[in-house]
Amino acid sequence: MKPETNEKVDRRVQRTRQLLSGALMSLIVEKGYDAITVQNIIDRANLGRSTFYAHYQDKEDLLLRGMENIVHSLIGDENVARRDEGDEGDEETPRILSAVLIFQHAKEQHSLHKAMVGGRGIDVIIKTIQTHLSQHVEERIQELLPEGQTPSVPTQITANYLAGTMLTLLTWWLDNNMPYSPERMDEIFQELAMPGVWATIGVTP
Amino acid sequence: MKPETNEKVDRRVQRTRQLLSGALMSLIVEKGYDAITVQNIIDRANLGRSTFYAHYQDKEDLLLRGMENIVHSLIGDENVARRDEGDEGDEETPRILSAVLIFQHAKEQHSLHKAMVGGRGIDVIIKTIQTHLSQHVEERIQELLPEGQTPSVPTQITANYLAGTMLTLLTWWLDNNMPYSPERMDEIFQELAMPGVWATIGVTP
Amino acid sequence: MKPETNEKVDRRVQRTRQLLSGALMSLIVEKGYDAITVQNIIDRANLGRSTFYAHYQDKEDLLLRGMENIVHSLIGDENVARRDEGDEGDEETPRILSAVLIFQHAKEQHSLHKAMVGGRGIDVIIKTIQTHLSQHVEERIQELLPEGQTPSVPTQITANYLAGTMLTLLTWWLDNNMPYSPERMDEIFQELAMPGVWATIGVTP
Amino acid sequence: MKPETNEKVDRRVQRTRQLLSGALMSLIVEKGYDAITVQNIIDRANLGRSTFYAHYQDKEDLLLRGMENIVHSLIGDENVARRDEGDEGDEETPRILSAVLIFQHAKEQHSLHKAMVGGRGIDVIIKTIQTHLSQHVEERIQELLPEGQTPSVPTQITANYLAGTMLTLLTWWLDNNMPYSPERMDEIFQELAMPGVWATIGVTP
DNA sequence: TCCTAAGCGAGACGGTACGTCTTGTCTTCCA
DNA sequence: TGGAAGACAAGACGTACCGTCTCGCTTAGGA
Repeated sequence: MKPETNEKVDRRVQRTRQLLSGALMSLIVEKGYDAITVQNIIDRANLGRSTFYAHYQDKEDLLLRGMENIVHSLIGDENVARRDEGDEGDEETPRILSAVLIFQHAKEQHSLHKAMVGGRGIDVIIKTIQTHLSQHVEERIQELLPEGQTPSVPTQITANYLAGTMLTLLTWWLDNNMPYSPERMDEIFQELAMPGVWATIGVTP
Repeated sequence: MKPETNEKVDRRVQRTRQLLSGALMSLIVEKGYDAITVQNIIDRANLGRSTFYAHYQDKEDLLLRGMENIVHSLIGDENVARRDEGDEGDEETPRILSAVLIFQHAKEQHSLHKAMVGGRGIDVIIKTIQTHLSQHVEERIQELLPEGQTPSVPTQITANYLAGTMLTLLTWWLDNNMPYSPERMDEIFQELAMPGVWATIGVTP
Repeated sequence: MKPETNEKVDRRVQRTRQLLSGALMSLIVEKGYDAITVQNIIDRANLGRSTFYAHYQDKEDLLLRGMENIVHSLIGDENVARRDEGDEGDEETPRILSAVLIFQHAKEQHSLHKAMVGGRGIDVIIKTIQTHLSQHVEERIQELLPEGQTPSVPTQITANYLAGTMLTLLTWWLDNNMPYSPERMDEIFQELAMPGVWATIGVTP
Repeated sequence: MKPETNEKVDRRVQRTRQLLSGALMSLIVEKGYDAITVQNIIDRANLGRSTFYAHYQDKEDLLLRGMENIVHSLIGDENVARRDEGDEGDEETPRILSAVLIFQHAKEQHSLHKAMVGGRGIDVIIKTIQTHLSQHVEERIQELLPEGQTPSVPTQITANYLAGTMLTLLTWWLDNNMPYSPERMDEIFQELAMPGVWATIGVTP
C-alpha cells in the first residue's frame, strides 16, 4: 500500500471517529452517559454498528479516547498551575495549583462538565482527571520543596489531597449552578486547601 | 391491621431482606457491584425472583437501603467527630471530623470498603456517604462557630470540602493497601485539611 | 363428625363457591376467559387467595364445576329433544334434536354464551357440551332405530355429526349477532342436518 | 434497499424462520401447543431469544404464519373439491367438498393433525381452518347454484355448516384412531351432510 | 363457658415465562 | 478495503401469574 493511499483513508478514519465522539458528547449533555446506548451513538453519527466496533471496543473506550483531548486541554501544562507568564518579579504567592483556569473552562462548557463531573457524573472521567491532576501536582510540589527537605506528609498524599479537593469544589460548584465566579472559587480553594500544604512542606508562601 | 398481628410476618420479611442484603454484600466483595446480576443475588440468597422485586425496585435500591445501616454506623453520631468521651478537661483540640474511627472501620472490613469506595468504586455509595458526611460536618461547624461570626468561606463549601477530603484520603489509602495506621491517617487529615478551616472560621484550635 | 354439625359450615362453603363462580361468570362476560387471572376472581369475590385454592384446583376447575349446572340446564333431558309434551297425537315429525330451546336459551343469556362458544370461545366448554350432546343424541337415535336394523353409518358418527352441527350453527349465530329467530335456526338445522340422518338410519320422518 | 441486495440475507432469514417453525411443529407433536414455551422453541431451533422476537410477535404468531402453508396445502384449490381430473364426461356427482384428500393428508401426518385438531386441539388453528374452508365452500356453492335461484337457507350458513361438519368428522376420526379409511370417511361425509344441502339449494346431484 | 376445628383474609414466597433491551460478533453487499 | 446494514447469540431486565405456604382472626358447634 502506497503511503499516499493511506492519507485519504486516515482522513476518513479521522472523520468517522470525530463523528462518533461528537455524537457521544452531544448525547452525554442531553441524557447522561449511562442512558446512552451504542445504538444511540451510531444513529446520531449516522454510522453502522460494525463501524463503531471497528474503531472502539465499547462505549467507555470511545469516551476515554475522546476524553484525552479534553482532559489535556483541562489540566494540560498550558492551562493549569501556570503562574501568569506576565507575572512580574515579586510573585509573592507561588502557586501549586491554580484553580481559576479550571473553573473558567468549566463555566464555558458547563453543560458538558456538569454531565461529566456533577451529580452522578461519570466516575471513569473523574478518576482519570483525578489521576492526571494528582501527578501534575506532585511534580509541582517536588519543584517547590527546598532541597533535602522531607515534608511531614508524604508528597503523594498531599498531591492526591489537592487534586481531590479541586474536584470536590468543582463538583459542588457545578451542582449548585456556579453561584460564585471562577476567581472567587480559586480564592476559596487557596484559602481552604493550601494552608495545610504550606505547613507540611515547610514553605511559607 | 394491628401492628402486633404482623410480628411473625415482619420477622420473615426482615430475614428475607437480610438474606438479600447479605448476598449482595458478599457478591460485591467477590466480583464487584457492576458484574452482579439480580439472578446472582437471589441464587446466593436462595430466594425467588419475584421475592426480590417485592422488596426492592432494583439492584441499586437494595444497595442503598442496605447501605443505610452501614453509612449510619460509619458516620452516625456515635462514631464520628466524637471527642473521646474520656477526654475531659483539657481538650485543647476541638474536632470537627475525627477520621480515625472511619479508617478503623474501613480497615476491619477493608475488602468491602475497597469494593465500595476504592478503585472504581460504586459512585452511588460515594455520593451518599459524601452527602451524609457533609451534612454532619456542617452541623459541627455551626456549633463551633463563635456567636454572630460569619466565616470567610460559606459553611456549606467548607463542609463539602472536609467530607470530600475525607473520602479522597480514604480512597487513596484503600487503593494503596493501607500503608499507614488509621491513627496516622487521622493525623495527616488534621494536618492537611484543618488549618485552612480554622483560618476561614476564625477559630484557633 | 356428625353430618348435622357441618350444616352451617356447608352453607358458608356454598356461599363461598357461589361467590367464586359468580365472579368468574361476570368476568368472562367482561373480558373473556383467557384474560382472567385468579387474582381477578378473588378480588371480585372479595376472598383470599388461599380460599380459592381450598375449593378449586385452578381456574379451569372452577369453570368446569360451575359449568355443570349450566350445561345440564342447557342440554339436560328436560330441555332438549323433548317433543313438546302437549304435542297431540299426530306428531308426524319425530325429533332427534330440537335446536329451538338451545337457541332460545342462548338468546336469553347471549353475552355469556357468546363469551363461551362464540369467537375464540372456551374450548373446554365446547368440548364438554359436544360430548354430552353427542351422548344424548346417540340414545335418541337408538330409540328411533327400527328393531334389528343397522344404519349405513355408525350411530356414534351420526350422533357426533349432529352435535357438531348444532354447535357450529350456534357459534355462527352468536358470532353474527343472532340475525334469525331461534325458531328459524331450528328450521335451518332440521333442513340441513336431518335429511342425511333419516336416509342413513332408514327412517322416513 | 434494492431487492437483489438482500438475496443472501433473505435466504438466511428464510432459514431462521424455517428453523423456528420446524421446532414449533415438532414440539407440538411432542408435548402439545400449550405446554410449549418460547424458550423451548429457541432451544430446539438453536437460536437466540431476540431472534425469535425479531421475526414473530409471540408463539401464536409463529403458529399462524407457519400454518398458512399447511392450511393452504390442505384446503388450497389444488387439493380440495377437485373433481377427479380423469373423471370425464359423465360426472354425475358434482362435489362441493371432497373430504377424501383432507382425510388422506391427516392420515399421513396424523400425529401433527391430532395435536392440532384432535382432543383439546389448538382452537386458533381450528378457527382458522374453519374460516378458510367455509369461504372456499361458499364459492363452490355459488358456482353450482342455478342462475337466479335463491336457496332456502342462506349460503353462508350452508358453507359454515359444511366446513363445521368436515372438522367435526375429522376430529372424531383422529380421536378414535382413524378406524375407517379416508375414502370411507368421505362417503360418510357425503351421505350425512350433503342431502340437506342439495335440498336447500334445489339441485339434484 | 370455654375449646376446638374449620373457613377464611392476607400476603410472603419460589418458580417460571414473558416480551424488551442491549451488547458484541458476524456476514454480506456497496462504493 | 472501509463503511452501511442488519441478522444473530447471549443473557439480564422488570413484570405477571401461578400454586403453596404460614399466619392469625373469626365463628359455631360440642365439651
